[in-house]
Amino acid sequence: MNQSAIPETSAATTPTAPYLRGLNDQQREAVETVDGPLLVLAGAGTGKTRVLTARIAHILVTRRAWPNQILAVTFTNKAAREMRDRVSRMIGGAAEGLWIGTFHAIATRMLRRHAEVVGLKSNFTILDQDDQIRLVKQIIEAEELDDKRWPARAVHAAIERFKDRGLTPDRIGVAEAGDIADGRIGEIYKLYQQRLIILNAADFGDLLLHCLTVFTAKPDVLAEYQRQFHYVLVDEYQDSNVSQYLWLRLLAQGRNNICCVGDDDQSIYSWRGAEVGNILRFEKDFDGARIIRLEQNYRSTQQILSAASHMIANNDGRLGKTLWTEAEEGDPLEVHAVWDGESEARFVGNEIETLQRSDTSLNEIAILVRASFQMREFEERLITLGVPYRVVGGPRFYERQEIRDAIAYLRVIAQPDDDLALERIINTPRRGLGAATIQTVYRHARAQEIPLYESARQLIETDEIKPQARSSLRKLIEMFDRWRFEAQVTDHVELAEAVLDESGYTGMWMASKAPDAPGRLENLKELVSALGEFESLAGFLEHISLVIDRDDAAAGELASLMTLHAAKGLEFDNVFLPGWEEEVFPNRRSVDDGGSAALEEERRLAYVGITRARRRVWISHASSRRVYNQWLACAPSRFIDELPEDLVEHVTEPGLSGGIPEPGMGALEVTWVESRTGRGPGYRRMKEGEPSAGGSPGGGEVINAGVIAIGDRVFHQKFGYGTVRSNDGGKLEIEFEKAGRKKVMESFVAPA
DNA sequence: AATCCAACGATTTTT
DNA sequence: TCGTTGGATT
Repeated sequence: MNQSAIPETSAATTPTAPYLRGLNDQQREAVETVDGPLLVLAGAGTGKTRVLTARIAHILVTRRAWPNQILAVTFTNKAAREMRDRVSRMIGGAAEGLWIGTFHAIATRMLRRHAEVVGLKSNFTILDQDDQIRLVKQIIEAEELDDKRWPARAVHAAIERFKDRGLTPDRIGVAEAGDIADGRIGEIYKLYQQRLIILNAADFGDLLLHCLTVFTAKPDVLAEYQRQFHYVLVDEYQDSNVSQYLWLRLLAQGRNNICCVGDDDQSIYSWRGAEVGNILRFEKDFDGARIIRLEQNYRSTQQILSAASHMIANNDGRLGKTLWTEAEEGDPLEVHAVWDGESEARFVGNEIETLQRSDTSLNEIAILVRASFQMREFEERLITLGVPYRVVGGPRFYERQEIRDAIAYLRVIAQPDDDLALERIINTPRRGLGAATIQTVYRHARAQEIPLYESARQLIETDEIKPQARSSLRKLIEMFDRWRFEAQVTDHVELAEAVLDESGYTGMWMASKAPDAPGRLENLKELVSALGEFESLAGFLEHISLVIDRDDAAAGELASLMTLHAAKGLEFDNVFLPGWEEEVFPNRRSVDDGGSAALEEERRLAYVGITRARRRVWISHASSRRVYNQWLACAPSRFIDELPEDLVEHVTEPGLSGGIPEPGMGALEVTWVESRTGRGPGYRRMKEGEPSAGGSPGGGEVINAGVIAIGDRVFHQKFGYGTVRSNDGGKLEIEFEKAGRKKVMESFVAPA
């Protein structure tokens, strides 16, 4: 990261290896403590990637191990790539044999070698999320489960969580099952696994779970890996789940040289099965473990760092760190109270324009939201202002419809048993094979216990299917037979082009008038060129679902818009954190079914958000927000209250609680209109503690407290006149004459 | 088989 | 409100 400013201290006395230069004492200790289990607790911005890479370099340079004796696992391909690049830059070239990759990629590599142990062939397909859910859906239908009550997504999620916890179907008892799928989740899970084996396919969880099965069933295989890997390194350990932990522990058991790097305060994926307990329990899990804390932060100003540390201290069950920095004090965090979402977007837009005028690069500006539905307003505003931006995250390349369709064709060629792939494209483009025909093919396949493809092949020799559909199906089967033959003699890139062309798939998009059709054709071209980077079709398919990245190729000056989750690991000079309101952030759904543990995770998310910033942070909260169709009054997030007052500057939009004008006066209306059109006097700043009218914008003080009673006729700036129906501690429910029934905060209405 | 409406539901998503 | 989805309609 940004450690160029670190003074070199220790280098003067002893000759220092280049990869050790510029490391602080703790970092250096973490690099040089290579034997035995080690947990590196690396706070935000403390240079953990640097430590990991230097450690690998150190092991190699000191000849403790050969490259292929080092296993380094990450969660993302990006992190793996970055680690590999940095190691090879440090030592030059020899990064070749290193086992650096994601948990899933490395597990896959192992599993392909021993696939037969779990009943798979080594060319098994890795299904993506979409295929997985479709498969679950088919099982739910076959089992006549109520798919309204138990949607495939939810059932699939439950199965995923079991897999995250290392639980195979036979381990699902009553306690684990609960009432999921009417208590039949164990059965469903089992059927799902059986289907996967028949399809010669695995889902993401299987990659690790099957590995565990292999290790248990074949101790000699495990022993071989244990002998091979002298050193094991793990990035982002706080995000590991139980099955990953079991996998690591087995692999590391041989030499017991395992180094996990992570930060319990940045654990934000528990809902995906990540187990914070893994990092909290490290010392118990690994005998004789050492813990080294990296506490010097090289990223943020003192004020940002202190504010974040102060807030995260509200969490229980932390390992605890004291981050410090030599950086300048910097500016206080700005907390802005705004009227509503639109006004918030306008405010952020204005600030970005101001930053631009002072020559701030757009690349150093990020807007981090809790949930993606918050993005729209910002996008609209940035477009209006003509500020170029990118949305980070979002649908990945291979998740796009056209890419998945194209890959499905290739999958059917490479693996005729891949029912899910055939099903996907059997009538895409339209070739007159409707539901009735497909049903027939299915029924036959089930009855004969054969794959769909084989079923189709048999049926075209019979009169089961109407003549038109039959000839259409015959053509398709013949095409696939031909492509499969050509696959053996022609180059796979050429083959792919021919397939897309001859199947009519490209033609379908060329004929399409949809506005995104040209883009999709572009994507198909990109897919074909990506194919060229692999040796063979099989090689491509083996990796496709694991390593095809999002296309964040977008170069140039762009502001970034993303979720807080997507922001982990990134940093920016200027960070906007909008939507800090109760219900939104902390997110209500999360807290509702996760309780205090979930609240703590939300707080960690807030911590991640603040610590992304190097120089400046703007937090904002709106007083009312339109959620779906209705206006909701919003209280400022409790996380705002948890920021130390002396590090925060509160700024209030005109017309907000800083000074509600006399009831019935036009003043509110005037300032509101001015601020709406953007020509207003600007935002009034008030430092907290300064004498000013009204209460603290962060505190959510109720201005009209006690003044309004049920049955009163009131006036609201946006909704007009109405009658108060109920009052829940300042939250009024009002029957408006024009706008209907709304919930608003008491402070926004005046007696009429 | 395609099209049209009503009903529904709507965090976060490394692989 | 908006986008998706499934049922009913033609």
